Amino acid sequence: VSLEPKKSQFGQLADILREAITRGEYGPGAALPSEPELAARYGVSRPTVNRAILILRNEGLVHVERGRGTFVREVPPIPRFANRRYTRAARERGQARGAFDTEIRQLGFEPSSDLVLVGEIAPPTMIAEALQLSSGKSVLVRKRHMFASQTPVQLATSYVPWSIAQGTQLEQKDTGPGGTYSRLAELGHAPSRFTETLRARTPSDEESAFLRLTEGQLVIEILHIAWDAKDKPVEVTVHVLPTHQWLLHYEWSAEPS
Amino acid sequence: VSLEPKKSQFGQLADILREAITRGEYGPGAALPSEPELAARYGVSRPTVNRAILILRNEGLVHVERGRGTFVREVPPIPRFANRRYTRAARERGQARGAFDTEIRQLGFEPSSDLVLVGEIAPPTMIAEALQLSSGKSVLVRKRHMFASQTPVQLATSYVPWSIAQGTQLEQKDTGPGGTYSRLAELGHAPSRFTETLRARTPSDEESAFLRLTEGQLVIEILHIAWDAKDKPVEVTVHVLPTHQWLLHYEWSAEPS
DNA sequence: TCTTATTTGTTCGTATGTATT
DNA sequence: GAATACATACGAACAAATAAG
Repeated sequence: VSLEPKKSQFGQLADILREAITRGEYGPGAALPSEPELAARYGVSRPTVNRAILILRNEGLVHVERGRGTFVREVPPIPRFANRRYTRAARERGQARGAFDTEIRQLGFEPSSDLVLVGEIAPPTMIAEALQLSSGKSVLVRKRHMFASQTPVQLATSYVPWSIAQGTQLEQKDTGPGGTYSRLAELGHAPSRFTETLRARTPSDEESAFLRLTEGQLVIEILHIAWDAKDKPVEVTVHVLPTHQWLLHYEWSAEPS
Repeated sequence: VSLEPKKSQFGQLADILREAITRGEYGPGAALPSEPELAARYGVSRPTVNRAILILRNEGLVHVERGRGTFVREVPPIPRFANRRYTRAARERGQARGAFDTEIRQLGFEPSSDLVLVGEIAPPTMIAEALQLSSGKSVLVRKRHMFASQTPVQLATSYVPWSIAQGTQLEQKDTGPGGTYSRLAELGHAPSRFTETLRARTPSDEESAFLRLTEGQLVIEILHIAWDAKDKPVEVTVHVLPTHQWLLHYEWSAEPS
């Protein structure tokens, strides 16, 4: 087997492996041949193979475990329907956590999440701005790690002004039926409008470790803001997703009511 | 100058350069020191420098021109307000092309676009499905290359069922005042609802070349569908964006009308 | 136009380190 | 402890694009 001279060898090898994976020659969870094996098979050096695989890692197509091997990604892109997640109907069905759960379960994976932080903190600048808080005001923070059958797929951190959240069930580990938005509704701050701003950025070291990203891989950050009837921001959630792991869906009508 | 042993050298060097860029030591358009220069300065080999810069390229922070040097990105992330782009108000202001133009101009850059293809074709599978066309039906395609002051920032391809577009101004280079949606409205297919599905994927060679992407960099693909009052899809546009180059904004109300 | 220096792109061979089995 | 697998790094070399003369 030999490679053409037009394109770089690592690029061609990446193309070959990508094609083999999408064709199903290496199915979800399967191990690729080892780097020395691939080097021999295609007549290139090990560093060249390594670089080809680096490309597939950046694309999220494989993940590598040192000392074990290179494995094809198991979890396909997860559809996320922004509009369906926050309807009153969904809340009343007790689907606070339901949106994520449903999305994961539909793919045949087992959803789970860890609440890794709950408490009062001074908000980061970006959050203070989003919540239109004057300096010195604190917020309630709730940070969650989310998985699809072992695989980390999302990091979500919610913020509510402390002036609203103080002394309510929002401070508890379990926010109760219907979740945060139901509690906000009871407190007279029912969300009436949502905005989301998406951008790609470099992950922090913490995010990179949790989501198992390669150096140079980007994450999608969704800044989700819930506005109440008086058009005040009452809750902000930052979702951090591996770029390749999601399908995001939005919907709106031509004439805003 | 020396590097710590904890993290990889290329990772540390990438961090150093990223910090220098965000700090403004190298402003937009400025050249970084050459690779041999950086290698000498930080006591590492040239391949190591090259790999550090590869990370910054994947992040979209710099672009490299062989034989010339490495330059800091000039165009910052461009805000794109999905909901504002397609209102009747915007159309009637004659802002068919206005949304993109406004977004670019607000950043202080000069928008431009090339219409590179107009005509009747057999639709790709994805498009045929989105338009709910039975096989054998053709579509009108309009493909555009879009720039912010020389820098390619987007590739947009629109599709309208040939049964609707045939013999109308949609076949012309200039679709006239208000653009495609105004013509569709005149034909009794005024869009009443829009959906967008976003995913990250590997670019084709053509996209990669036009958007000047590095091997391993991903693009955002937006599948935009316009639905008429009878909830039939009447137009589909595929937007292909460099992942790092855009800020995407969506908005909706809690209670769908 | 041709030549030469500069700059990045790519690749190899080799070596060492670290994690897993 | 030994074998296997991936991670990183260096030095060297040549290719290709660009710029300057």
